[in-house]
Amino acid sequence: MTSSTPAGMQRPGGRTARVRAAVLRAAEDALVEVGFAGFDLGDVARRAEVGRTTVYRRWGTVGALLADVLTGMAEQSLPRARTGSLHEDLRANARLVRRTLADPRQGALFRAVLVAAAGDPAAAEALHRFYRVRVAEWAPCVTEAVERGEVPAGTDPEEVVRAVSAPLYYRMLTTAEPLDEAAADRAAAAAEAAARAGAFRAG
Amino acid sequence: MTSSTPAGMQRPGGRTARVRAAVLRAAEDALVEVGFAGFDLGDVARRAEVGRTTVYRRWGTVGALLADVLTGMAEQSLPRARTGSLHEDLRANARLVRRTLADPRQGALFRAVLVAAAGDPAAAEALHRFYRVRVAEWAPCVTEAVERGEVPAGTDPEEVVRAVSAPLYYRMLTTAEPLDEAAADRAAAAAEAAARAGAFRAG
DNA sequence: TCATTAACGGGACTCCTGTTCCATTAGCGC
DNA sequence: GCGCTAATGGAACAGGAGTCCCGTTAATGA
Repeated sequence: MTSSTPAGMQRPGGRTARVRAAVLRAAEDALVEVGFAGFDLGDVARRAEVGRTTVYRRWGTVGALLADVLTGMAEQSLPRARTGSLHEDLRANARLVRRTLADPRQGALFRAVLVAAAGDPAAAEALHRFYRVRVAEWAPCVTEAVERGEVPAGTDPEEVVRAVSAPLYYRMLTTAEPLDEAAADRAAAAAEAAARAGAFRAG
Repeated sequence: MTSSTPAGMQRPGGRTARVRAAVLRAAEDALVEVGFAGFDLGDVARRAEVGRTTVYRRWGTVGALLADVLTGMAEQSLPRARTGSLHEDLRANARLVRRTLADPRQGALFRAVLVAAAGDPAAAEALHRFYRVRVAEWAPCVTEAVERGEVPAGTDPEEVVRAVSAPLYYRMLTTAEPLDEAAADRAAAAAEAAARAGAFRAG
């Protein structure tokens, strides 16, 4: 499941690992350059200087390959903020999400995987796992805010974290407006206000 | 631009209109049944009992055809709620959005167009126009709430409306959890709380 | 009603994606 | 090292998506 140890391989060392790494890197490059629409496994094989047959045999579908790319991205998860204030923590989270989506490379990857997940169960599963991990990583910011009394008891921490990201994704998908830092700060402020008002209490 | 009067056609009557309607209906059916991944213009032509050549000549790309389908959907826009209370209005909006996304037919269409918009400029433009119209339709709910004093002056009405939809779309895309009515009500309540706290004042 | 021609439809053709077969290369255990 | 065989890579093959050409149909206006 990790980048260096392909699952299901009986000889995961040397050449196999090299091929795998080259293909995953080539897949990222291809996504950024041609986007999801023009994404082609044959093209990826060419970029990776690997046989087409190998790519089709190991991954088979676009969705499976993107799921693997996403799994690799999940491993380099950035640690959450620990500023001691809910306001600062949520803003840090919003800005991190914004920076990721606005980054030409990472943004293209996320959009591509979102698209792939709509049609491929493997990609969808990888995507859902990715967000479960990311949300769980930041949830303690809210838990600690509850303990500090900043937010009502019973507040669902993960729901608050999701509320920070949601407006940014919605804006990216449904409008042509750029994702600037002001939008990130607004998203964080709105989630914080709703949390303080008790809108995310379970029940 | 309307369904019955194709733009750019010099003979929009009779046969042309019939062909157009059949193709758009077939496109919706195909999307619901095979999804965006398996969407093929030849298949649409077969379903519509129309020549492949016609479909390729009139629309050319998947994105262009989906943009046309979406334009048709935008025309049958439902009127906004007018309950006299921000709470009820936002909840009505959230429930409408939820019902639309959870509906097998409309939900599949929306996901497909979101996907198409990621790779096709024409589809993206149609999608953005669609959401501009939808948001503008519901914005008066917030404007009136400002006039009633429910929400601070200077609140951006469209931002509040978007804040209602955002968590629902985010949930649909990034988790496997079903979009139930409780989720809709939570989304409405969170947006309302943030609005009352002044989180959406222009700045 | 009739002439004009916009729009449609069938079929052949091309290119590209994905599969299969088999020879070659190189991990891995001994 | 050496042998075994997992894994790779090239080449030939099949199927399908999109294009082009041209004959047919029917909307439009007089």
